[in-house]
Amino acid sequence: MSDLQVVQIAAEYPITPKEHGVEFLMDNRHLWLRSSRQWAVQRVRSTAMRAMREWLDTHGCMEVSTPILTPAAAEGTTTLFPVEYFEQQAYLAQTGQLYNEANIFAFKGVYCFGPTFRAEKSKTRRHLTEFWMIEPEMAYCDLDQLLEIEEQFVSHVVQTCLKDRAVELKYLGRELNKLANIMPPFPRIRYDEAIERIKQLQSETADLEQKELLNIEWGDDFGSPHETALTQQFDRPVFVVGYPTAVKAFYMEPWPGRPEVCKSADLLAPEGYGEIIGGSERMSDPNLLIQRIQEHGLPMEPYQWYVDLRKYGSVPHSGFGLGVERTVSWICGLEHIREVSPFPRLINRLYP
RNA sequence: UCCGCAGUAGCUCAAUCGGCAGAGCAAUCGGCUGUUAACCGAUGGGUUCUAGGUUCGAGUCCUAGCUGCGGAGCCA
Repeated sequence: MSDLQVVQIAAEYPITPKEHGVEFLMDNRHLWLRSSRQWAVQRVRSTAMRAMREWLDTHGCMEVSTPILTPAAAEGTTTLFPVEYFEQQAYLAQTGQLYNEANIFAFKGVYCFGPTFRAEKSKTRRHLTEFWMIEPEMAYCDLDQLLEIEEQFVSHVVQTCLKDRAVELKYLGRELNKLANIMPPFPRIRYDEAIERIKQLQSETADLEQKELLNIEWGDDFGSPHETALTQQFDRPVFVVGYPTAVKAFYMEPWPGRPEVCKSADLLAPEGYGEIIGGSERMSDPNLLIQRIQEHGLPMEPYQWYVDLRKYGSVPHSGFGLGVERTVSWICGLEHIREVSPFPRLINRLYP
């Protein structure tokens, strides 16, 4: 050091080297962000986001922005934030997927990357009401090809963080060897098989509470305890393929010869971090699409343009959405997703 | 919405069976000091989340509510 100049005499700093409670730290998020842990997490987040764009930009996808103010929901209307839009009702977007399905017919491979909003009253370590999602969508891509893209994409993101942010990850106490494992291929198990595995685990456990939590029948969607139990069997993310049509969104292609199952795949992160990707091959038949929209009790008018996509020249296509905060939370080995967002929005948290 | 836990000084917490509400850190003042979460002494600091109730007496027990935390459901 050769020179010292006082820029400002700071007031008493609220955050001391002592332990603090969650509520206090969150109230002081604007200052908490300066501390080493938070600094490290944001650096990893930034690198992860860069790596996501990097991989897609060099693998046939271009970034296209999709709207945040939208007239209708993609997946039901219960979890949307309504906003006044002059004389109309609008909603904050919870996905850009439907718009990306329009984009691929102009650009072949696209992705959107931005905040999404879900008014779910979830109070868990895996949920935010505002989170960032990257959603690639590819023409001439079936489910098998989609899974290959996903495993390469996720591996690239993890390996880039490991290479460029080793100092930060070490500071966070992350076990780097667990991240080094994250390379393709990822195991693929069918939904039917996953149910069998969970039932097996349920019969093996002596813990009565756990036994109760693992209760499941074919046709049920997985809860968090199921995902955690299932992923503990693997050292890398695992694909669960072919969910029941009834528990998934309306736009997924039926499984050939098995209409009760759809060509969907979720990617579950290891170590209990849960679902980081939801993806599927999209439905191609316009008549079946109309039928599904009606079955889901959705109004027809807002989806007219979406049905049009199948009428005026369509090809097999697939896409997925990856939750940035969940992924970074897993990479950093954090206990709670709220530290991944610089200014997290939670069910009871809108400040600062 | 449901289940569980918690709410005491600016922060983190203690208070035995229901019996005078305390400590550390921070602050203020003084001292000491090549420190790096410094040290020594002194001082100030409280609607014990709110509203009721039980009791001679409630931080402590009961009822309702509020807020937060953890989890479930829902989802990325």
